[in-house]
Amino acid sequence: MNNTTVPTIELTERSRGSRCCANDSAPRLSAEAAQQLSDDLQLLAHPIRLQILDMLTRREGQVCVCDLEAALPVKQPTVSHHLKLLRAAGLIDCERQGLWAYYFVRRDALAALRARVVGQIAGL
Amino acid sequence: MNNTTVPTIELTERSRGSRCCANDSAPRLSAEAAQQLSDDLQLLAHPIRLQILDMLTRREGQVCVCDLEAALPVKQPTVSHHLKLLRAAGLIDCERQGLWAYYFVRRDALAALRARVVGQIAGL
DNA sequence: ACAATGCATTGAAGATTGTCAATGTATTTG
DNA sequence: CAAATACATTGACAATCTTCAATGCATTGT
Repeated sequence: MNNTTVPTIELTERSRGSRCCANDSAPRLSAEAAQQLSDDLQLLAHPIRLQILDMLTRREGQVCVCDLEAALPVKQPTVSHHLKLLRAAGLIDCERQGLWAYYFVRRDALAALRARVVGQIAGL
Repeated sequence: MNNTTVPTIELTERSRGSRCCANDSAPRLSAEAAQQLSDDLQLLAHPIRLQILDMLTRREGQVCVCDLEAALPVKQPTVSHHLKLLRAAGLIDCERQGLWAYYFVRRDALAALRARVVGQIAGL
C-alpha cells in the first residue's frame, strides 16, 4: 500500500466548503415501510371512515347502509364510496340479506392494521 | 295516563316496511373527535413526512435541509414544503446557524400526537 | 463589493380526493 | 308484472395535495 504519494486527498474533498453534517445517513424507515405506513394512515385519515369504523365496531353485525347514512353528514353514494374503500382494504365486509346489506368489521384485519400503525409510530 | 285509547300506534309505525335496524345509534366517536383524529393521521400520512420524522428522531439536533434532501427522493422545495407543514403542526422546529438550518423534533409534541392517535384507534 | 451557498417562497401544473345527482341493479311487495 | 326500496356505480365537478422550476433572501468566503 503506497499511500505516501496521496497524503490528504480525501480530507480536502470533505473539508472544502465546511459541510454542515458529516454523516450521510439514510432514514431507518425505508421508503417501502414509509409507503406502507402512509397507506395505512391514509385509509384511516378521514372523519367519515373513522366514524364508520367506530359504528361497525360498536354494533356487531347489524349495521346496514341506511343506518350509516342516517348517522353521518353525507349522502348515500358517499357512504357507499367510503364503504368500498374500507372493503377494498379488507377492513370491513358485508353480507347481503334480501334488500339490505349488513356491514361488519373484520376484527383480525383491523387489529393487524392497528398493530402495524402503533408499532411503526412508536419508533418515531 | 290514559293510554287506553291508543293501543299499538307506535308499533305499527315501526313495523311498517320492516325496518332493517331498530336502533338509531349515533357513533360514539363524535364528529369533532373524528375530525381531530383525522387531522392527526393526515399529517402523518405521507411517506416523505414519515421519513423526515424518522430521520429527525434518530439524529438529535444535527439535521440540516441538505441532509434531508440528499436522503429523500424529492427536490429541495418539496422538502421545505413538508418541513413547513410539520413545523406548522408544532411537531418539529429549527434553529438557524449561519447558512444552515438545523431541524429537530419537538419530542413532547410528537409524544402527544402519538398518544392521541394510539388512544383513539385503540377504541376502533 | 461580489460570487457562492443553503434555504424559503412563489406560482403553476398535474394528480388525487371527496361529494353528490343521476342512473343502474337486485329484491321485495302488492 | 309494476311499484317501491336499498344499495352500488357512473360521471362530473370542486377542492385539496404534491411537486418542482424559478426566484428571493440571508449569510459566508474571497
